[in-house]
Amino acid sequence: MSQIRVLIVEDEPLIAVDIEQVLTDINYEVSAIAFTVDEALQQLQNNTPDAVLLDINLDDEKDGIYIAEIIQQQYQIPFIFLTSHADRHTLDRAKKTNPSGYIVKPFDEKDVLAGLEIALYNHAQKQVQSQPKLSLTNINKKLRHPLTDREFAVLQAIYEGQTNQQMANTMFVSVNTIKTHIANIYLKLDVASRTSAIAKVRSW
Amino acid sequence: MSQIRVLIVEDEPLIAVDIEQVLTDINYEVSAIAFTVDEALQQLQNNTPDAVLLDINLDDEKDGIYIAEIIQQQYQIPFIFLTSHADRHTLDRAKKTNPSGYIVKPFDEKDVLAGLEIALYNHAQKQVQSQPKLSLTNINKKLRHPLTDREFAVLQAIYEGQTNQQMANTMFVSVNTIKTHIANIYLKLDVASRTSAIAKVRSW
DNA sequence: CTAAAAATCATCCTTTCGGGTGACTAGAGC
DNA sequence: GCTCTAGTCACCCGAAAGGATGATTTTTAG
Repeated sequence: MSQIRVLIVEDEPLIAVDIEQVLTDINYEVSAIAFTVDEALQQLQNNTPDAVLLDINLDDEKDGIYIAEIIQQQYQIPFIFLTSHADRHTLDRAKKTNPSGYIVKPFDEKDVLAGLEIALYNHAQKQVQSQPKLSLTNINKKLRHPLTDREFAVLQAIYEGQTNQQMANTMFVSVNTIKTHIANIYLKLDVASRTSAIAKVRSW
Repeated sequence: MSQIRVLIVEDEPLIAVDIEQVLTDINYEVSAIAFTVDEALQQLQNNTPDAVLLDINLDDEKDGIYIAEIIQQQYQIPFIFLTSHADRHTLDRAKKTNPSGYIVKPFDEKDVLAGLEIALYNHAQKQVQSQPKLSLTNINKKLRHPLTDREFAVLQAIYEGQTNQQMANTMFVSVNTIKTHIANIYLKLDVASRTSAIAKVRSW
């Protein structure tokens, strides 16, 4: 696995270099150091990192939380706030951006390592969970009368929005066959329409 | 809003009391202090808190990560690790439990406050996101011709599996009206059936 | 006030779905 | 061999959904 590329956003050069040292020590790659909001945005766009360490208090009219909002909306990468003070108001603004973590200065190597590792791991978990694919075994766990393989295939097609005729074509069977399968699916799922079948499996 | 109840799991009484002091200072309620794994499990069951602060290194054959696994599996509450050392192996085990955070000792009030606030907020977000509700603004961001309020309500009803007649009843309008709305929705979403409309909004 | 947008309802017609019923075949298991 | 299951297909019928078109009323925005 290649190194994880981290963008550091920090307007104080001494601290930035210090963090960079910490990151390289623990085998991360620093994709760039941004001293200003504009530099940060540019790096995000042209040299997108895997994670971002964000100082909140930048010497700028826009602060790190502004960058966080951009990251949250436009990039799906985890970010961690680094800040020297955690007053209520700032914290309230910060948490609305759903940061992966919040490290209060002074921090040491262990804080950064732990925060980054957990942020990346949780983020990876979220990715795999995000599109909950239909699974025969998962569905059948909930059913008294389990779906057969063929019925499950038909259910998936319904889930994807296909009509009976489309399914018949792609599965090389007659529409009548599809209808039979659907009738059986409805019996087993205890529903009476495609849409309620979809709603039911979605709710599980 | 009532106070947030936090369970502290920490085998060192002095530290535990210290943390308790910190939490009460920042207006949290300490539901209990557990010094052992068994006490922690019992508290979780009989006096379930809103969040847990977990020391990893307990003087026991089972450690805090064991408790974390239980929390992850059986309780849907956020938890934060508190630990004095963050060696790779421990961290690898810890992150598999999807903790909300990881605070390395020595920590002060701000670390705990920030960690808890963010853990609780992210956790709350997760809850509402877990059933990805339809949102008019989110949908309209993707559409050239935005849905109106009424159309959105109809789309939601379709999403929930309702028939046109059911919608007409619950919305106190004629089925014809529902059909008109649906026709417009299909135009705007560029689909031709309920199921493909559902598939489309789900994919976003 | 007035024009535009949104919401309401209708009619006609076609297509798709869903329910009911019956039947044939290929395999798996006994 | 026989039976059970899964998978296949057919026909009929009524209900629901979808397409096209036009019209009226309410609300909203300028």
